[in-house]
Amino acid sequence: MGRAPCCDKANVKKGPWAPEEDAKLKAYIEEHGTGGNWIALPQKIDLKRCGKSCRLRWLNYLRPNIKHGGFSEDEDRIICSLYVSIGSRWSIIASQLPGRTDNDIKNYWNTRLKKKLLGKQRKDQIFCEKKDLLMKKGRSPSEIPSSIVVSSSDNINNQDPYLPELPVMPPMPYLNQEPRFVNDHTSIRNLLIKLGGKFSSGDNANQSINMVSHIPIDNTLTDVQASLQKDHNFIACNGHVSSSSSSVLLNSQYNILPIQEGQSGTFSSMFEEMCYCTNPQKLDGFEFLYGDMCEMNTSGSSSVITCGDSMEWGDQMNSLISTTTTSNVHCLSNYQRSLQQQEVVLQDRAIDDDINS
DNA sequence: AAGAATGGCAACCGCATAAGG
DNA sequence: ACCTTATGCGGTTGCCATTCT
Repeated sequence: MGRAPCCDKANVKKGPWAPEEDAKLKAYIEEHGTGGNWIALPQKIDLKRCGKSCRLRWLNYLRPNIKHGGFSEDEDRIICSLYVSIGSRWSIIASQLPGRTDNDIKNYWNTRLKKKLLGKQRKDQIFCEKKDLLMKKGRSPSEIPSSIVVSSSDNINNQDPYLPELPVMPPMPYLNQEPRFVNDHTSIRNLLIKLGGKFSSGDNANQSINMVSHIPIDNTLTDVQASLQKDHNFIACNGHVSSSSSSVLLNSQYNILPIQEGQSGTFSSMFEEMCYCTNPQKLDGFEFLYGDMCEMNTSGSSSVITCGDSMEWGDQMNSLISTTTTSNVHCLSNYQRSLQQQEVVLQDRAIDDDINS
């Protein structure tokens, strides 16, 4: 029964690849292709490597047009933007960056990009501490330099390089179409199952149906577009955003920002909307985005998120909404703080002097 | 100058899912 | 239908180079 073992584990070489091994593998694949069978490949070229290892070596290093290092600001922005939207789905992110591998992007993110953002976070925290200190010294908010209290709408045109650009593309064709799944519970069930949710009867199921009824699906979307559309429609399906045909803008291939019909779709309006309609919930992997200023009063929020082991589908959906939206909120918050930070630099010395006095 | 600490990257590991037998 | 392997993916590890003390 079953297939033959993939390789003799005891007889395969591990560790760094020698130039001869690279040459063998490259020459063979360039001439014959992989043949769709990585496991058989090393034997064909007399390589003492596991097929899995060959595949990795080819994909991450030997494949033509692979770029190593030297990430541009644009690439940074794309990576951050997508990470905020879809998390650590490196293969999807890599698919939007020609010549980059998921492994490369993952390494770049973990070793540099995250730290880059952490640096920003740290600077912001120092600034907040100074501000708090001033407040504790009896200064009223109105006495604090105006640049510290910056309206988000004042800074819409200043772009943080690590956050999504404002949408400039026209809406995608599918955005105004009517949802296809309204009143089709079988389709809804199948979709829910496809999306990986546990489907249950009762209130949760009804909730799911109500939510999914807002989700237009377009088969022509690329994987990443579908993924992003899915995520952001989930945001839009939050009860606070009640428009039945909420919109998502896909800027070129990657920048994504949810907007609603009848709204200008400005960064600030979206930000405020999200601030007041979500329940901030810290998200694994996003700790670096959190700061004191990001903590929001959510007493007015109607959604109470509980994430336990026995989450039902409705809970999972709520969690997903909360998670995705919150990550955007935190990111936007960080974005705003970054803008504030730029403006505050010139006032920094004055504040220091103030504190010292 | 030498040892320790840190950073960057390639490769491996383990899991989930698809698919062969 | 079930068992087992293949594949793809994200997380983690280990090595080497560089920087710091």
